[in-house]
Amino acid sequence: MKTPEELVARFREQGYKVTPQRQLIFRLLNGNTAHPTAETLYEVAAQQMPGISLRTVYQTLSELSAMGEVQHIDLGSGAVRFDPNVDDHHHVVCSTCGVVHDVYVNQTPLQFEGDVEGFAVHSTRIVFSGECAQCAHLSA
Amino acid sequence: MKTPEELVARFREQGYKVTPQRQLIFRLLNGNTAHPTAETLYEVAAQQMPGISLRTVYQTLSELSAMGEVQHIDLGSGAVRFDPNVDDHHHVVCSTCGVVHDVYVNQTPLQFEGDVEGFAVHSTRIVFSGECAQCAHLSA
DNA sequence: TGCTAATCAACAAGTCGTGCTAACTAACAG
DNA sequence: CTGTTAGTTAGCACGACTTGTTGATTAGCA
Repeated sequence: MKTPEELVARFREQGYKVTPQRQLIFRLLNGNTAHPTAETLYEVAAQQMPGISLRTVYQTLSELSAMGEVQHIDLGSGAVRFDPNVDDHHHVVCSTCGVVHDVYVNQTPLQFEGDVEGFAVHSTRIVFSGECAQCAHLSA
Repeated sequence: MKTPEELVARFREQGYKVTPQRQLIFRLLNGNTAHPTAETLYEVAAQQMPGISLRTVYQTLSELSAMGEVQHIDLGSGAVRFDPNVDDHHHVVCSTCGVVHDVYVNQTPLQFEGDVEGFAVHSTRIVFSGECAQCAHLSA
């Protein structure tokens, strides 16, 4: 993801106003590897800016997503998560605690076979599920 | 997926009753490559058995899923889809028409790198998105 | 035959996300 | 500095998807 300063510039370019709410969200996302949902991001934001609305968080995340500045990841576990890492990467998910980490897979593009002719692949999403080291340790 | 007859046997083993509704769903799923949602399966079922309830379809699908007889696939496109193919396979999805096909990837297990130590991978899900041949043809 | 699970209808609730309105605030251009 | 206009907020609602509940009826299976 771009730095908060770069995002400010991009927003201005697009004719969007640079509000304190948006700047706060830029800062909270910058370097964030927690893959937060809109809700969890809202909770953190509200601590620093009481009165900010969940609606605004949703909206700013949608804008960032539409601009390609954050990735929109849906792990089928309820809420959509946001990832400021927009590299071509994938995810590992602990099925016990739900933690998500970014990983890189170098074999892509992958070859597949099946009853699919002439399909043009635009993107590939890989999700590894299992148990993280912490959870394995706790259950042992 | 097992044949309807095998599923009948498995249900009886588990102490579940073999009702006409369940048998209908077994038949509708057998060899089904359409990756239906509960809703679409319900619509087809209702044609053959007016009066069957959506609730029952949901419940039977949950039972089959819990028994490992169908796969539960969430492509983040609204409703969950069900796949009677429980092989170790993956999916291609047309972003235009939404059609889903099963594919096999032979490079699994995949290697990944990232800031993840000691993670035990139990399963890998790969989703290829793009445009199917029909949609490519129509838009050309 | 009888116990009990299954089904059904009808209604509700929960989660996630968005739409709408109306009023207030504030960013940015001039 | 001022005015325009976008943004924010609260509050309410809805929509999609899925599950819970209740109470009555049906029917599978021992």
